[in-house]
Order: sequence, then C-alpha cells, then structure tokens
Amino acid sequence: MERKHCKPAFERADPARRETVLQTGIDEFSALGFENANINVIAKKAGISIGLMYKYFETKEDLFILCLEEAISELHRVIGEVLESDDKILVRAEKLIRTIQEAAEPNSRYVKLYNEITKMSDEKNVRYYADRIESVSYEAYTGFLARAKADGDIRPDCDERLFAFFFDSLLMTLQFSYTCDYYKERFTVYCGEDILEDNEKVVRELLKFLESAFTFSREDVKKLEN
Amino acid sequence: MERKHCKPAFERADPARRETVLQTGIDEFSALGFENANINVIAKKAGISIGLMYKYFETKEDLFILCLEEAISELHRVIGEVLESDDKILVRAEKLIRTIQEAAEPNSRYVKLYNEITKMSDEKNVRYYADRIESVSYEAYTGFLARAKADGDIRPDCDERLFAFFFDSLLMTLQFSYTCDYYKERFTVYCGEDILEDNEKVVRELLKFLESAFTFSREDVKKLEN
Amino acid sequence: MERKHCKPAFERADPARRETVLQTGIDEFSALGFENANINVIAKKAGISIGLMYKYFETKEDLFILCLEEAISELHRVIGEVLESDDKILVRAEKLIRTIQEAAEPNSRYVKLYNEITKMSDEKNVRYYADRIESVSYEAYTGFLARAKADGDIRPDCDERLFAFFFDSLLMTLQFSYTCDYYKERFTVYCGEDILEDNEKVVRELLKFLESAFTFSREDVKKLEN
Amino acid sequence: MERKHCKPAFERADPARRETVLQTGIDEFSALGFENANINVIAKKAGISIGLMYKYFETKEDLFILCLEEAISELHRVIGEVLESDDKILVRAEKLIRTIQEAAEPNSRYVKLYNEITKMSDEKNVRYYADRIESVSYEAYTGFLARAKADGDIRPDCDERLFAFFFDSLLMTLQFSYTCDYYKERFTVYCGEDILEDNEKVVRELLKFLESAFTFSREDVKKLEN
DNA sequence: AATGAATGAGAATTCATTCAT
DNA sequence: TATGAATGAATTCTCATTCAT
Repeated sequence: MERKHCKPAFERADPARRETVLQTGIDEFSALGFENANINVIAKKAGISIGLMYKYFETKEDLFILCLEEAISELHRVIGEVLESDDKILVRAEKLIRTIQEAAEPNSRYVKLYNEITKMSDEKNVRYYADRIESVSYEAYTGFLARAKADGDIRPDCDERLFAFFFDSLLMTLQFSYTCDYYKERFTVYCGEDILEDNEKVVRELLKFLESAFTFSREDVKKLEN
Repeated sequence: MERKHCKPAFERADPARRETVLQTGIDEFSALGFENANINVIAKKAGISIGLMYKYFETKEDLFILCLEEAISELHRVIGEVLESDDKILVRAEKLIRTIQEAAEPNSRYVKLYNEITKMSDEKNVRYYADRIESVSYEAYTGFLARAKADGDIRPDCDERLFAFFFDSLLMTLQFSYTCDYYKERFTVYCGEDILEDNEKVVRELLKFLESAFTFSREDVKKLEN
Repeated sequence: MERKHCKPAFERADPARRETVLQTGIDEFSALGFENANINVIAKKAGISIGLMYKYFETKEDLFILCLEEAISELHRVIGEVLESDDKILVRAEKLIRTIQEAAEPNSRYVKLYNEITKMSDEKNVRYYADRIESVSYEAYTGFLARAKADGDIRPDCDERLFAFFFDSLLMTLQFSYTCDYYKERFTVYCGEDILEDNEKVVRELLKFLESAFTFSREDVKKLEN
Repeated sequence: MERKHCKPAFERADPARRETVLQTGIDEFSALGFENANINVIAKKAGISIGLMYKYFETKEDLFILCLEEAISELHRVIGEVLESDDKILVRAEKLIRTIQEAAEPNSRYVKLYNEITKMSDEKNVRYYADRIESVSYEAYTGFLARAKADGDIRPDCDERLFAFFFDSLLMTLQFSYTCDYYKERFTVYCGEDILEDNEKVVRELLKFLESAFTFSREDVKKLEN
C-alpha cells in the first residue's frame, strides 16, 4: 500500500550508521523544518557523502519520512509503556501527563518532527501518516474509555470516540506546549511565565479538568439522585 | 519594541491595493506554506511589480508577517463577536463551536496561516506573535471563566488560566481539524469518516465534555453533599 | 499544436542579445552535443546570468530546441534561395551541391545541430521536428520532380516522392560529409584523402549519378527505341 | 596504433559473460544514447558488479566502443553474406535492400549504435572507427563496381569510389530510415505514412533509381548510338 | 576474480533580492 | 511611484570512478 521510504542499501547498512543518519536527519529537520534543512549538510554531519545518501534514499523527502517514522516510533514507545498498564483512567491520564513533562526535553526533536507533518498537504501521504500515527493512540484511548464506561468510571452518555479525540487533543497540545517555541509562548501567555517550571500545577489542574469532563455534570448527578 | 513589518510606502498605498496584496499573500502562503510560496508569483498575482513589492516590504518574511496579522485580525473579528456577548459560559462555548464549524470553509486560509506560524522558531518573532495573537482569546476566556466562577457556574477550585488554556486548546484543535489536511485526517481516524459532516454530534459531545469539565466531578459532588 | 519554446521575456529581449544567446547556444550544442553542453556555461559565454537564462527558457531542452529552429531557418534560408529559382532539375542539383560545398564551413554549426536531432527519440518532438524540418525540402523536391516529369526530363515511371527521398538522402549525406567528423572520415575512406578539396570532382560525379538516375536506364531506352 | 578497448581480464572472462555484458551494453546504449546510458545500470543488468565492470573496461567509453565493435561485426556479418555472392550489381543491390528491410527489426539496436557514433567528434577515435567500419563495405562496393564496369554493366565514365559512396549513402540512409525515430519520420514525410509497410515499392523504386544511375543517361545513350 | 559501498565533482534549476530606468 | 530585467548563491540530485575487502 505504501512503498518503503529507503532503498535496500540503507537496510543493509551498518546499524550504527543507520542510527547516525536518522538522528542527524531528525536533528536537522526538527531544528530547521523540512524545507530549510539541507540534505547535503545532513550527509556531511552524518559523516557520509551525499552520493551515499542518495544510495540510501530516493529523495530528500524519503529521508524526511524515515526520520519521521523513527520519531513516531520513539514517541509511541514512550507512551506505549504507559498505555500498556492496567490502571484506571485518571491514573493513566496522570501517568501520561507526567511522561509528557519528563520526556519533553529528550523527545523534543521527535515532537517537533511530528508538529512538522501537521502542515503537510499531500493527499496520499497525509492520509497514510495520520492513519499510521494517530491510530496507535486512538486504539489505546478508545480502548480504555470503553472499559471505563463499562466500569462506570465515566459518564455513560458520552461518545467514546469523540471523548478520546478531546482527550488526545489536550495531551497533544500539552506536548507541543512543552516543546515547540510558538506553543511554549502561547502556554506562558495563558498560564504565566512560570508554568513551564510548575509541572505539579499542570498535572493537578489538567486532572481536575479531565476528571470532571469524564464523569458527570452537577446537573446529571442531581438527576441521578432523584 | 517590535518594528513595523511594512515600509511607509505600503501605508501610503491605495487601500484596495493593500487589500489585494495581503489577500494574494494569504492565498499563496496558506496554500503552499511560507517556504514554498514565491514572492515573485505573489507580486504577479496581486498585479504589481516585484520591484514595488520590495518598495512595500523589506523581505518576504515581512510580507508573510503582515499577511499573518491580517489573518489574525480576521479570525479575531469573527470570534470577537461571539466573545463580546454576555452569555453564560456553555452558551458561549456552543456559539464558539458553531462559529468554528460555520467559518471553517471561508476562514480556512486564515487558519492555515495561523497553523503555519506554529512551527516558527525565531526567538523574537515567536514571542511577539504568541503575545499578539493569543492574548486576545486569553483575555476573553479568563474573563468569562472568572465571571463563571463568581457566578458558581464552574468549580471553584479550578485555576482559571489553566482552564482557559485547556478550553482554548480544545477549540484550537477543533479549528485545525476542520481546516488543515493532517488534522482533518486525524479527526476522522478518531471519530469516523462522517464526523466532518455531523456538526451537531460534535457540538453535543464537546459541550458534554466541557460542561462536566467545568463543573464538578461525581466525587466532588458527593463531598459537597455531605 | 506545439507550444512555444521560449518565454515571453525572451521575445521582449533586445534582438542583439537574442542573437548572442542563440548563437552561443548553437556554438556549444554543435560542438559538444546536447548532453555535454552546459547551460550555465552557455549563459556565461553569452554574457548573461543563469537566472536570466531561465527567465528566457523553461529548460535546457527548450533552449536547445530554439537553437535548432534557428539553425534550421538558416539552413532553409540558404537552400531556399536555390530552390526558388526556375531551373531545370540538373541545374538545380548542381546549384544545391555547390551551395552545400560553399556553405559547409560557415554552416557547419547548423548542420551539426541538425545531425544532433537525428538521434532524438522523444515521440512527440521527433514527429514535430521531422515535419517542420523535412517538409520544406520535401515540398521543393517533389515540386520540381513533378515538373521535371511533366517536362519529360525524368523517367515517367518513377514515384516522385521516393525519388525526392533518394535525392534528399544523397544531398543530406553530402552535407554531413562536409561537416561532421565521422561522415567526413567516411567520405575520405570511400573517396580518398583529397576528396574534401576536390569539389569539382564531387559535383561532376554526383551530377552524373543523378542525371542517369533521373532519366532512363539503357534498357528502357532500348525499349523506347523499339 | 589503436589501443585495445578492454582490459585483459575481459578477454579471459567466460565467453557467455562477455556476450551478456556486450549485449546489455548494446541494449542500453542503443536505447538511451551514450550519455544517458548508465554504466552502473548496465553492470547490474548484466549481472556483474560495477567493480568487475571496471576490471574489464578502463572507462564507460571503452565499454561503449566495444559494444560498437560488436554491433558493427554483426551488421557486417549480415551484409557480408550478401556481399560474398557473385551476383550482378543490381541483383546484389536488391538483395542488400531486402536484407536491410528484413533485418531492420532484429538489427535495430546495432543500427542505432552505429547512428550514435555519427555524432562523435573525438579526432582519433573517429578516424579509427570510420576506417574500421566503412572500409568493409567500401571494399565490397568498389570491388563489384569495378567488376561491373569491366563487364559493361555500369557506365564506363564513372568514378567507382564516388559511385560506391553514393550507393552506400543511399543504403545507409535507408537503413536509418527503417530504424531510427527521426529518420523514420523523415521517411514518412517524404513517402507517406504507409511507406514503412510497403517494402516492395521501396525495392522497386530504389532499384529503378540505381539502375539508371549506374547505367547511362538518355543522352549518353544517344551519343553512343551515333 | 569479484563485490558493492563510497566518493564528490558537476549539472539543472529556483528564487529572494537589487537596481537602472 | 512603478517597472521588470537581472543577478547568482544555493539546492537537489546524478553518475563515472575508486577501493577496501
């Protein structure tokens, strides 16, 4: 369905080299964006010749896409650990928020790459990547929202898919807010200069927001009481 | 503090021409992104010479920034009308959601431009623009959250700024989800192919989500009952 | 039917510059062939920047094609004068041969370009150029062969189109033999080292060949005698 | 006088491999031309490594030249059979024409390679190749033209070498006209769309043309009659 | 003998910006 | 004010050739 994005030569290459090339690519693409990154520079920084780079990748875009996949895997690996646990929904949410905060620094390059594809417009690629990237958290979120509903932990009248979407939107935005310059600034505009240092406050308030969002409104409760 | 982004000549120019130049810029930048848009093409499409373009703007980036400002004003104008009303918080939220849905098509160029700055990394500009752009909604949201709190419409233990941030994050994501290709795809991954057509469902569920988020959790309610 | 091969900017350009660009192109393409000629070098030699070159021509190929058209016009101009005369067929043939010989030196660049398209393989272009180039001489040759037939100057049982084809083949080969290195060598292999200097001999023998070819064979004559 | 165009390793190599390498080279060079053919691709298609290719040949050009030699041998083998016969000149001509027509398809790769050297400009190589390639037919043609003259089959006042040259020019052009795209188009411009299917017509008319060319003109005949 | 990874000079093309008119 | 011709640095990508194994 989707062609591979590197040539066989890259698969045959020494794993250390593969790692270097991808990490260098991620460095450059995340720092400069796709257009401003220079594949010749990436090759040089990775310690290989430009000719070899093109033995590995058909085009600059293919290199970018492989870097992106690498970034996505890494991000999924990190949240994957959290998602696998068997916790109740709010415990899980807390773990996710803390992971986002702790991983913000080391993962910032990955998150920036992810933010980069957000502006993609190429029909086919967009569809493919949205699918590939989003369905992982989609599965996880709808999964445990369904369970939470069954357990009576969240309001029974909610649409799980939309609630998963809102949930992910909040976490995604939070991730960007710890990573990407513009979102960071927006974050401080809303929450003050120190918000980036006060992780506990963010955890506390977001949990508060989610907890009530997921459960019942006062009025619903009242109705139930009757 | 922040230099102007156009030369005096542009301010002196015929308003109709100013409008044409900015709208053409918005067209191109939103369709192609900053890097891929071509200032010579923009000049041609706007019906002025490239020489004149550089009489109006120092650099391509300055043109972009002015287009951005225009886009932002437009977006603010639209939501401004909603924000000025005197409604209760959820009524306001509903109006905002509906506005986002209805304005998605006509405003898509503006939203795309907004999405474009999201990847900016230039220290000074980022700060300036985040301030300029976000503080409008920030003011509005914190304003009516404060009032809602005073009125007892939302839980008294919430931090208004963070709650405003969460609220805006949800609306911003929703706006992108009706406009930008990648976010659109992500939207359908989460909520199904038809979600883009079912505005009512989105309104209903998001209001449900917000209503509870803003108010009390079941447990809080229980505590209060005691 | 066939798009123009230069941009409007080239048509607007100073005629002297147009001439310089085309002649420089013809120089380089005829000396090195299409692939080996370097458009950046052509620009430099023509005294314009490479950027301007690309304001004039979409691609290197378009530049080549315009050079080719120029070369063809020049070649047609030269033989055109001969073809317009009202001479009997062999007088005309003689004039053509002598023109080829005399124009060999000054026209060699044009002939080499013509020889260059001979290896073209691109479906559409080939058809277009063969048409454009060959139909001029085709018209001329079939025209005066028809008249010659009517006048009884050539055998009545010949197919004019094929005879025109043979006639042109001989002249074309001769033209290449005075111009292109390989054909030159072939010429001397067949006719001796000095053939390139002995124009009279070539005229004499080719006329002999054509004269009989066009008229009757001995046997035909015999038949007629009976 | 002329260095060999392959290294000893190639001579020592397995004949089947030699054949594969040369045929693959001929495939690629005839399809794409010298410049556009890629020696790495040729190596891969021939099933050997690029390293080995350079153990066999000093340069891409040497490989090309050996392919060319192979192509020439093949072409000579085919017409050699015809030339060896003991026929009268027009019978021979007919056989040659028919051979060209019949061999057009299977030999097209060889003819294209031959056409390719036509644009060569390298002093030394051109001389060497013209010699090597053309002298075969030269010998044959002058040989049987001399005999024909002795037998009184052709006009006694002709220069055999030039007549051989004209003869070969017609056949060479015909060969290209059945093979190379541009010449094919030229052929149909002159003789109509269907000429490529009507072999008999071509045979008939070219024989007519040659027959008279080789023999006497009407006037000569008249002179002789007196 | 054989491999194929590696090189890097070189070529086509783009586009932000300048400047003479 | 207005034009648009002109610039040339920069970038992507190719491919003949080398060389360590």
